[in-house]
This record gives sequence, C-alpha cells and structure tokens, in this order.
Amino acid sequence: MNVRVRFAPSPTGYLHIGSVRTALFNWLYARHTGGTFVLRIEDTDTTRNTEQSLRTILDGLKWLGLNHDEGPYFQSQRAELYQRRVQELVAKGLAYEREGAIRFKMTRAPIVVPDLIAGKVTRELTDRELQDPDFVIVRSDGNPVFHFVNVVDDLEMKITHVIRGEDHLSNTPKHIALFRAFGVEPPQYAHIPMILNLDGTKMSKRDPDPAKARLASLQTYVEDGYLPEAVRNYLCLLGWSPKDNRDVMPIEEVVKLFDLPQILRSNARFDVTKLTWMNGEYLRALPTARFIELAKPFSGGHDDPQVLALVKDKLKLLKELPEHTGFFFTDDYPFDPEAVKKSCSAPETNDRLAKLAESYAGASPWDAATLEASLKALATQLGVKPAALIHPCRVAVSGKSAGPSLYHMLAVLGRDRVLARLRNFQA
RNA sequence: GGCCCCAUCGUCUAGUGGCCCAGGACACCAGAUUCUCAAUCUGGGAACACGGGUUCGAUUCCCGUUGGGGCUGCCA
Repeated sequence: MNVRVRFAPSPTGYLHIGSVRTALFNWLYARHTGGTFVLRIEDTDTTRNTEQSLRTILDGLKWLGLNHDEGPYFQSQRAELYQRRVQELVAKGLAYEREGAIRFKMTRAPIVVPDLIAGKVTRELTDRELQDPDFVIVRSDGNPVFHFVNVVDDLEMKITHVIRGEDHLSNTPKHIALFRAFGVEPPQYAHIPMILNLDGTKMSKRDPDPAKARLASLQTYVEDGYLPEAVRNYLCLLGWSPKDNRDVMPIEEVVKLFDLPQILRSNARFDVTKLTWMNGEYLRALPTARFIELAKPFSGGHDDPQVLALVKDKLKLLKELPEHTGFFFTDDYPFDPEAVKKSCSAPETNDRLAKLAESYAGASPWDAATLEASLKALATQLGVKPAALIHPCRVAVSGKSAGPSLYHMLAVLGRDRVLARLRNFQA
C-alpha cells in the first residue's frame, strides 16, 4: 500500500513549534516509506483565516525543508464536495437538521481507536455524550465544522496514516464513526504526544511570560539565527530516538530509521538550551563560504567575509554576530570596564602599548605570523611575558577581553587601525 | 466533575524480567589545554514518583494512589 500522509494546519495565526514537529513527523514517515506528503490548508473558519498566516506556514515549511508532494489544497475551495457528502449522510438517515445546524447521529457504543503509538484506546462516553452523543457537522451558518471536513478530506485524499497531535485523540471516535458512515475503513492513526515548556505548561504565543511566548513560534528561531537543520534535528529527538546514543545526525539518517511504533507515548519538554547547543554544533560544522552566506542577513550590513570567517566558531546563534564583530566596523567601540580593569591595570600598560605600536609600525608583511613574532620579540626585550602585551592589546583594539585569536584579529583589522587604536588607548 | 493518555537524572532519552547498585546527550561543578573567550579532552554530582501484588528475581508485568497532560464547542 502506498503511504499517504498529510499536514493540515489552519491559517489562523503563527506557526506553532508543536505543529512544526507534527509536520516533521509526517514528512519523515512519507520519506521513510517512499510515500506521499500532502499539504492541506484547513481554512473553514473564515472569520479567523488570514493571508499572512498562510504565508507563514508555507515559508516555515520551506525554511525547514519539509517539502510536500501534493497540494496545498484549500478547504475553502471544496465547499461543494462537503455539501455532497452532507447530503449523502442525510439521505442515508445518518444526519439530521436541528436548530438550523446539521447533526451527525453518533453511535452510543464505545469506539475503539487503534493507535500506532498509544495502542488500542477505548473511550467511554462522557456524561454529556450519554445525554446526547450526536454532534454538529454543519453550523447553522452553513459552514461545515472541522471534524467533518477533516474526515471527508482524508477520505477523498486517500490518506492512509493520520499523524497528528495527541490533543486529537479524544475526538478520534467521532472521526472513525464518520468514516464508517461513509462506508469506508478509517486510516491508521498515530497520535504524537505534546511538546510542553520546561515547566510543564502549554507552549503558547499568548503566554504571559514573553520569553516563553517567543518559544512557541517557529518565527523566533528564524529571527534568532538558528539553522533549519538544527531546529529540525532537535525536533526529531522530541519523542523519537535513534536508540544508539546519537543526537546530532543528518536528516537522511533519521529518514532511514524513523518509524511510527517507536515514537514515545509521553509528553516532551522543550529545552531551548539544548537546541542552542546543537545550533552551535551545526554552525561550526558549516563550510566557511556557506557560513558567510547565512551570516549576511544578521551582520547589519557589515559583511566583510574575513571578519565573518574570524568569528564563525564563536557563535551559537547568528543573531549574536554584531556583538562579536562590532569593533571591526567602527572606531567608536565600547570598552568593557571589567576588561580594562583586569588587563590594563599595570602602570606600564600605556608605555608597553606605545612600544608595541612602534614595533608594529615596521612589521612586514602584515600577517598573523609576523605580528606574533614581533610581539614576542618585544616581550623578550622588555623582559615580560607575552601575555603582558597580548591582553592590553586585545582590550585596546577591541574593547573586550574575549574574542578571536589576537594575531588574526589584528591582521584583519589592518595596520592603520591597529596603530591608531594602540596610540589612542589610554589605560 | 466525567472520559482518555502518560510517569527513568533539572531536561531530552537508552532500557521490553536477571547483562542495570541503570547507559548517552544538554545543563551544572572541577581539572587539563589555550593569548582571552569559545571549542576540545578528562573527571564529578544527578533518576527508575509512591504503595501493593505476580515472580527465585522487577526500572521492566498487573492493580491502586499521587502527579502531569489532553478532550469534554455550531474552534481547529
């Protein structure tokens, strides 16, 4: 049987990180089985749909490389189809009108949901359902509801596996009943557990804590300079594991190993610290040319390739770029008072830097090796350790005590600026 | 409230009755290395929620308790 799965978001807001993982798991399963990944936009709630939101979904999937094979289909364009299907149920006597809405005659017997992840789930009827198990499939305004269009589309699109969030598990008996009402066997279900905040609360863009609210949206990771490969890799590891102690691994490997039954049944918490670590791993593994290309949007216009290459291995996020490179592009860089205090408190500092400037004035060629040799020679001559020159020099030219290799930094900065900064600096 | 799902270090996880006084990763701590930071290397602390069973033997099976999550809409 040819596997067909789908990602069916509704374009009513931002792209939630949990939805992204659902999309990812569908994509992984399609690629693992050589099946088809369908994208379907569930835009039946006309009051909440926005064009912007649709854009966000499409851009997000593209950014992550989760390419679909079919679609996007739009439910808003399939109204006639739903209409026909409603008529079919009414004609069969399985649906009826009440208070202007059309309701489906739900069976009172408990329905077993065979789930590839949760196992066989049998749901007893709730008190409310005991009173009246039927549910609305078409609102009194004429619009069909989620449960109905979802089932009709899965049926029409011949979806074989429904991989979705566990929040849908309790509603699945309704869906199964609808499939049967149409005389069709339901697809296989795989309900994946939820992703929660570190503190166990729901990830939501409306979280009162702004830091937590940011984590809920994929957009945050794009803006902060995470690599799509890193986000994708981290998400793979939430509820799924290669079981061989690997964590950073190419997506091709995940595709090879991924399968539904081994997905964990318990909720996972989202640890952005680990994601950030993983991003650093991916960043450092990047070829320099590729890094420079990806770094440009974050460089604030200062994208000298030599400078970018110099700080490549220092970053965990691309958005950290400006704080690492600022002093390369302006002579008005801030001095960290702690750094000045720590490295430039010796009374001889000004004198030493003046001598270093003198020595560097004649350095040729202006490259890291020459600058290193020259500095060490001066240190010997002054009878001090190289560190007594290195640290003040670093602070003088960059304002900071931390940064790239000093000599390479000086080489990129260039003779004129280095000499000027050494001479202007007064401890 | 009712119904459903879940429960291994702080977090993500390995573990399907003895190989486990529980392994890996992030984070944390200490040391090594280095011109600083980062990276890297070495070492360390850190978990089977609780109570009953079943069994010669339970992290692993069953029941209960507690805790967490979900559903309970003419939202999706």
